Amino acid sequence: MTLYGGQGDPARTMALLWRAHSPAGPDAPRASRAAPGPKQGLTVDAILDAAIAIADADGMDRLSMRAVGERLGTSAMALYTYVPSKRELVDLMYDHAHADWPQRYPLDSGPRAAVQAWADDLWGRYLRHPWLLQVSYARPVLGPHEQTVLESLLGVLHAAELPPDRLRPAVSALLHLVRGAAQTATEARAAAAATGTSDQQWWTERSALLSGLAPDFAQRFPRSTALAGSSSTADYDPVRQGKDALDGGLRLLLDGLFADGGAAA
Amino acid sequence: MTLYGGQGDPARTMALLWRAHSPAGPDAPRASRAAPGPKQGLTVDAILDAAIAIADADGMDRLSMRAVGERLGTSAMALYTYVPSKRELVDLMYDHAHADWPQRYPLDSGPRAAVQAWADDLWGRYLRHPWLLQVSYARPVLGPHEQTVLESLLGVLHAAELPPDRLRPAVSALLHLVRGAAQTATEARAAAAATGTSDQQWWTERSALLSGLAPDFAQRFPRSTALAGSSSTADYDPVRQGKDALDGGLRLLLDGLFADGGAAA
DNA sequence: ACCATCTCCGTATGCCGTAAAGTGATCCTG
DNA sequence: CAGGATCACTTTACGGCATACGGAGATGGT
Repeated sequence: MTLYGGQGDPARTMALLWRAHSPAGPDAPRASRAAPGPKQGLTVDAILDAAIAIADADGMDRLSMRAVGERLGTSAMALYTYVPSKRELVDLMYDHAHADWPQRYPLDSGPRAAVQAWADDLWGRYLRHPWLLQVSYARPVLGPHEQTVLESLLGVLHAAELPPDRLRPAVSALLHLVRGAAQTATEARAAAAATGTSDQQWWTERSALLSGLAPDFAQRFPRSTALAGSSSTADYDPVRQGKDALDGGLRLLLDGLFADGGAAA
Repeated sequence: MTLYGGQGDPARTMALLWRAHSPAGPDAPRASRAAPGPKQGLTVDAILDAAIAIADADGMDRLSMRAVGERLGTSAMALYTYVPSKRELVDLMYDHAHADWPQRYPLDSGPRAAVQAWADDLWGRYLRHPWLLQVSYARPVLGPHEQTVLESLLGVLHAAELPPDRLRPAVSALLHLVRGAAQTATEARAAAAATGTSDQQWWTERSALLSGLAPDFAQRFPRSTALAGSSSTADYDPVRQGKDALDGGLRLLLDGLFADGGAAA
């Protein structure tokens, strides 16, 4: 199930998002006191790194406050001084994982190539951090790094001089295409790793069961049968398959985007 | 976080999927015995209906075996006679929610209109059953109803005489577009309902915070700022916005799909 | 030296999925 | 019709989760 972001105290989260990596002053005029009590032994960044390492390695299901605390040599409750709740932690992780995103994409080879490069980068990031796809996309986190992802795409599309009414649909379609393809690929990969059966094994086993239970499958679903049969047996690697699907879809979409006329129905 | 399907005993799940609603004989030649012990008081269908009602009303997070049992007047453990585990239950729910899908779409108004109708149907279904989007799409459930969704789309695309190398990317792009748009819309809707603040309120509050924390936002992210400013204040309804994004993306994709040449980069 | 204030931790509560074992109804066999 | 096998269902329990709460001890300002 998807984790919905942006639930906790928005001011706190936003402050963490925008201050964490900025070279701004220590704390704004919060209080003139100089803070008694013991020094903090951790940093938000250390917590984020630990949490991301866990999510990368073991998946979002295994990401628990206990696990993060354990990895840092303390308890789960110790984290709550730094982060208001697990939800906020995930929001921060999300933005943190989009750090070091390029500010702009070179347009020397034309807008198509630039969009493709942007999509490749995003695809790569999702493959490296599959848990990103389990963070809800509605009500975006609105952190600086995530914003850069959008801004860099908009820079490319702006340079391509898109008609303004195509800008919004293009952005959301591109995002959905990349996210969807990456989601399918990473989930298939994860399933293969978790169950120990490759995608190919899984499919053959499934088809065997199917032909037993629904012998009329080929008659009821002729097109699906044809489509399944047309796949070369070699490319059962879900990642490769996903990338192919993404590139193919991107091609179609870009054809439509940069077609001069924009044929009406 | 997303629920991964297809984990339990595949044979059992597939049997449940394909036999449940078929008029086939009672049980195949399992045993000539006539089964001692008490009669079963429930049916898989009743369980599915109850589970779907819960997921529709309260979301996937609130779907628990205890909740389903309670709704049916029994305990959580009583369900395990009918369904091997919660995972299988979700798989069955998924297929069940795609029942009554049209076998084919009329092509009288051309393939574009047919694809649009298919997408509209899927969009509507996702809005009615938002939890569908939280069931993993890799390693699909392979139930009869889900299969019909694919088959009906393939029927349309086949009639449109697509070049075969465009078929696969088109299918996956269409699916990802609809799923992505619906996911954004339903999540925004759910967030609004859960927090009590409308999308509009949320955005204005967020922007206020942002301009406080990052006064240079407009300089750092000029294109994003322009894009945000270009939205008419009226259409802050996330569902409407999502549908617009879907229709716009669909238009671009279909332009690319049915463009004769298929411009290369 | 005092004490307000802060970090950190131990414990507890109420969820979850489901394993295990018990309870009683139902049918087939004598 | 008695006895036992077999099944649906219940009770209880376990380990794991996020996090509320309150205590312990360190720290710095006065």
